[in-house]
Amino acid sequence: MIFSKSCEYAIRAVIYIAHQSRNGKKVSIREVAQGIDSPLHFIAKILQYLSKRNIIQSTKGPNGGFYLDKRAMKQTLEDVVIAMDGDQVFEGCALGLRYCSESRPCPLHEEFKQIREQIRYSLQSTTIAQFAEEDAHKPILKR
Amino acid sequence: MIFSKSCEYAIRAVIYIAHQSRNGKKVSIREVAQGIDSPLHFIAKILQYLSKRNIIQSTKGPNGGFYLDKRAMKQTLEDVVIAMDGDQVFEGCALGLRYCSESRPCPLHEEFKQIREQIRYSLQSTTIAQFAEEDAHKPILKR
DNA sequence: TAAATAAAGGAGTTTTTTATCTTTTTTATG
DNA sequence: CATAAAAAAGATAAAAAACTCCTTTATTTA
Ligand code: FES
Ligand code: FES
Repeated sequence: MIFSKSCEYAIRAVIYIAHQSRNGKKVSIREVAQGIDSPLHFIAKILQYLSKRNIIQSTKGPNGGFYLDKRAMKQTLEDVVIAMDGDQVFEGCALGLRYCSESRPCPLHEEFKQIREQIRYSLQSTTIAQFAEEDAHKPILKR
Repeated sequence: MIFSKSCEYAIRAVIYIAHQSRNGKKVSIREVAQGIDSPLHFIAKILQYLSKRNIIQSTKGPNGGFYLDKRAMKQTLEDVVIAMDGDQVFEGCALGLRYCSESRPCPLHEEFKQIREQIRYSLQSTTIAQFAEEDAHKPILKR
């Protein structure tokens, strides 16, 4: 929940690609799909979209594939999430009211404002590069 | 996000019914739908389901409708959420891995464990009855 | 007991999300 | 320049979620 399936895959894919990217290695759709155990054609669409949104980079042809350039490495997961799911996670009302507002707060407003800020903080506080560095991430993504 | 649409409606409906229920008033599907601004037939199904799960009570026939008995009033929103969306909100991995586990934690595990606990706490800490009491809730549910 | 009221139940439809398949374009290299 | 590798693009398809409509059952009351 919290994130859409596409967004979950996207986060995992970005971390995976970033990890490979540290040594300048580009990865193909096939590798990503295997690496994070996601449907091949589905992740293809997601990567294509992330690439268009400039969250990740890609090159066609032999030796091509997906990678992250220096700038992309400095992004945070918040950027990925916003690209995939928009800002509803951070801005939307927990009870589905049209707007989350201070002036007409729903019964869960105060509590969930904090929760959403904490989600935002969690996603902001670490760069993609940092996730890529961790060695711990390997056994996690591949299952 | 966080909750399904059905769950959002359910929470709003339960609070609405509880509020009316304080003075022993039973409410019809129609009233609930208007009160919380939700699709009539959709909320009908939801109320039917909540009733079967004994989250709310109902009686058929003239002067019938939905209400909350004393026991139901003492429940928390956690009960409503679990009835509607299951425990994925509280238990599921943020990145969609099959299990959220300490032994194979995903890169977001530590942060999101806390977030999910905070969500659980928020939903547990107030009884339905308390939400019903607040006068502030009225302008919130009806839009 | 007939009529009216209100929820329960059953059977759809529509929309959105998730997933698959095929063709086209780009690029490197022999 | 031909071939192969790889992503981009386009077109469906399947599944799930959201939403609707119609019929049945239970209950009250005139
Ligand atoms: S109004 Fe519902 S969370 Fe702010
Ligand atoms: S393993 Fe992902 S949140 Fe625990």
